[in-house]
Amino acid sequence: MNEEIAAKCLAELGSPTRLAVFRLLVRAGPGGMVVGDIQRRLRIPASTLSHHIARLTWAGLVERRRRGRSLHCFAHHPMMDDLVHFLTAECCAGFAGEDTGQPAA
Amino acid sequence: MNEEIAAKCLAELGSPTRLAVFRLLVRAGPGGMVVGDIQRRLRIPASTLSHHIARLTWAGLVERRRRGRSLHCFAHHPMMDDLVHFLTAECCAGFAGEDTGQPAA
DNA sequence: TTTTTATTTCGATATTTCTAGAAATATAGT
DNA sequence: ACTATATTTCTAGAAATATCGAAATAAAAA
Repeated sequence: MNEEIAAKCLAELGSPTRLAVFRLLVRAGPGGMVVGDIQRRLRIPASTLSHHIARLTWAGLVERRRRGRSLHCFAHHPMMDDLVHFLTAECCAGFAGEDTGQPAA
Repeated sequence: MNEEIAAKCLAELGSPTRLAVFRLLVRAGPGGMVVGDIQRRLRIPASTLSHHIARLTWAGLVERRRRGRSLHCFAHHPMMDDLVHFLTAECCAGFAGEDTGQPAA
């Protein structure tokens, strides 16, 4: 994870709608969620939702797998873990290689 | 930290320029950095930089304090810590968020 | 008080993003 | 083949954002 990829992920998660979608998928666990279920849950038009899911997928935060007529979506945890690691390691108080006088979390 | 505030922070950090500014400030530590120093470091026009710093400040991620003619900028760590905590607690694999009545996995 | 330095605000343009309806595509069922 | 379901792609207008030069503001120095 470098700054460029981190910025991409942060930007995609920075949309309230997309953050809500991603949280839904995290909560859904390994079973994921079908696009239609997400749509009924969040009450947004299919085309709008498709747009947002496509962006999350493009950023590597979500995976899609077709099963029959439905598309199952999953949170792609490795990417999120890398992002959190990047933020913790390089954007927090206990920044590695810097003595801030504060205890590193 | 709720979803709305998290999305705001994520969106602001999602700009490559702003993420670079924020990382510079984190690295600068408690002494912070003067706007002019950031400008010389990142090589972007003053008005553009001012715009981005204003947005980071608006999101609560950066603090500004005037000292003489210069404005000193600091990373506001509590906000970033809250954001990382939010992501870890509610957007990662080991989700342990609030009870929504839905099975978590 | 005039000048110099530091930064912001204004204004204008270019670009991106959001939103959602309509049409298209993919798959399954009859 | 036809119909129904699930989702995407196309399209376009509205809103937000990025960029940066020029002018304005704030504070110190001369």
